[in-house]
Amino acid sequence: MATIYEVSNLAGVSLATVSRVINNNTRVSDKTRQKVIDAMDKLGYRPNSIAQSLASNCSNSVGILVSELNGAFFGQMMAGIESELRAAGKHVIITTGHSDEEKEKEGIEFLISRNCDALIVHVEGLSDDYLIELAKGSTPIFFMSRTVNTIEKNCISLDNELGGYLATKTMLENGHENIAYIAGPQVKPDAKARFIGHKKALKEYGIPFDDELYYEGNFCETGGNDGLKRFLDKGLNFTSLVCANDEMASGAMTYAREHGISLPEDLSVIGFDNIIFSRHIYPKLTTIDNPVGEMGHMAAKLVLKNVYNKKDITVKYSFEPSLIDRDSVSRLN
Amino acid sequence: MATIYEVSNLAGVSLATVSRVINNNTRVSDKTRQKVIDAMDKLGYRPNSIAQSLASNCSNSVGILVSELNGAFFGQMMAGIESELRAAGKHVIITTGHSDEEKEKEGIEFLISRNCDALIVHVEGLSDDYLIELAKGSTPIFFMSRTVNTIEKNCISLDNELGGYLATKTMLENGHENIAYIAGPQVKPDAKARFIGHKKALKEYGIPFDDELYYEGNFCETGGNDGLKRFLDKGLNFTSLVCANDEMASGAMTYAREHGISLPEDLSVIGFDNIIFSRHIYPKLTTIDNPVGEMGHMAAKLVLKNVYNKKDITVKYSFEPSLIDRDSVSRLN
DNA sequence: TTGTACGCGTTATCAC
DNA sequence: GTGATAACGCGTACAA
Repeated sequence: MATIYEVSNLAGVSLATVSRVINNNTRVSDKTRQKVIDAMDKLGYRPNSIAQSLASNCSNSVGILVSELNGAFFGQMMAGIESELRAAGKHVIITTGHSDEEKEKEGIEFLISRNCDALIVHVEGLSDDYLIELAKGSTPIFFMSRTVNTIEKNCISLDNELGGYLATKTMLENGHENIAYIAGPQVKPDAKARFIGHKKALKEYGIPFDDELYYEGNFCETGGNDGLKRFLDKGLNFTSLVCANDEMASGAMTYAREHGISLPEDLSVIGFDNIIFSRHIYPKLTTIDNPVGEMGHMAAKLVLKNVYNKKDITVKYSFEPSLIDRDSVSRLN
Repeated sequence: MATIYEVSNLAGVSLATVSRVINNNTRVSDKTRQKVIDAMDKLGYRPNSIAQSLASNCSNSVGILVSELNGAFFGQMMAGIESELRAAGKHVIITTGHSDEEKEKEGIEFLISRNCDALIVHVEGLSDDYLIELAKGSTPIFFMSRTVNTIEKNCISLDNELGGYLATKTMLENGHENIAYIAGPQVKPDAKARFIGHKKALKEYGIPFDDELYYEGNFCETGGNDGLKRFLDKGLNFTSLVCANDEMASGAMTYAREHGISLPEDLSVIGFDNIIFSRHIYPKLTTIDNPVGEMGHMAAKLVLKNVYNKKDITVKYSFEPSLIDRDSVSRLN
């Protein structure tokens, strides 16, 4: 691979001049510039980005930490981040934390030691205190789907409480009063906020919260399955089911169908996140849209603005969920 | 951030010695080693991976090119690659090609210019000839889900023809003789091979291929939708539908249901790939498993073995699909 | 506008 | 076993 040195030789100019045309910061006469470009072409020269990084102390890479590489939710998030960054000539280094505190910590260490210029992470196991410490470090770090007090400017978040409220309100507006709820793990802030929204809607409509109609699931298909089974086994009376995410809604729907419950006639179901397959399942799932792709874009813009000093970028830290009305909720008369 | 120089100073040894304990290749006396380690601890020293890369001419990163970051198929693939590589202390730089020739080319250029030690790519737009040229370059490159003549050792592939054969054979064994087929874009080698497998199974059972019962889809939900519509509008007689991937199967199933066709009684459907949501849709989709996660692992192992000189790795270039028997195919009497 | 010279933080090749 | 010292390829004051 040709180096800047060989280019300078062939073009008959100095190293510095070649460097100048590569980065075109300083003015170079058109004539010399052309000579350099010709030489670069002839040699098939490509800048060594490693050397550039060392000399400029900027790796042009941003580290991403997600819980899983597969999974529709993270897929949309990564796609949003990558497309925005790629367009700016930056690249992403992606690693996983599997929602586990230790692995998340390790992943972040890994990314920092790789000299990323910034980090965009989605962590679920790490405590707020730890994140605050992290934010004090020399590597700028931004948190997806999370708000941490005192470092709000490093956070991109969804108004999960509003989402939870909207989901349950949808049921209420359709005449449902006996509403079962399958929550996400309450150690996760998202899950907690959604649940709060649920109770808020209930209260607004004057329906008391019934502990019997509550189940804490795991955000996976099995959680929906187990939750509905629990409600059914207890012989409870309910006409609708609100799930804290789409996976659990899908699990519950499968379980319902296997037990002779027709959807949505006998049971209305609503999910949360609007992940890709929610429109594939039957009946098409009514759910709450989580604009995670858009949030990914914004996280990337935040990095562009704060770390790479791009101007003219308007940022936004909080996003709002919205109802996606499909076929899984029926009107009760 | 402390450098190796400060460590050597504090420990009272030379730069070279510090470097030695970092990489522990050469023998260092326990006493000096301890001095160095103490100094590193005290300074909170972390090796600068950029500088290491420049000096050693090895970036410890491998570039990945996938068509999309979202999408279950690529999710599984990336997860397989990343976990294998991460365990070996390597990291992945991921970018996208969107199945477009130009973008794929650009993505690969991007990755190469980032000094990746190797590339693992899943390309659909680039020609075999181009890939052969690429393989001659100085950056080792491996191709996922593709076999290219003369560079078979750079390819990890699935026996798509076998998969296509299995899918159709499943229908035949269940007594179906009028089988409609929705193919993938025939410019894609995978889609082509699956179709060949389909015809092979037909031939084996003495059923002539009927051009009327063939539709070339786009590998997306809409392809399944449009294909089934076409068959139905023509008033054709068929009891089963083989789709070249799960997305199209899902689209077709949705369309069928919307038109009063009960599944699987009136129409049996089989997909291909066994992507996550195939077990979420109703009825649970019978499909052909595409072990893409495993293939990702193997691609990473290939890199580990060939590029990072890890021994004791047994490689395998070709993978076999298998039938996942669920509920979308009914037995015809 | 252009060239010189040094620095970025390591690894690697010699000597000792 | 350990220490100088030269690469690695490029950015950038500073000088010309």
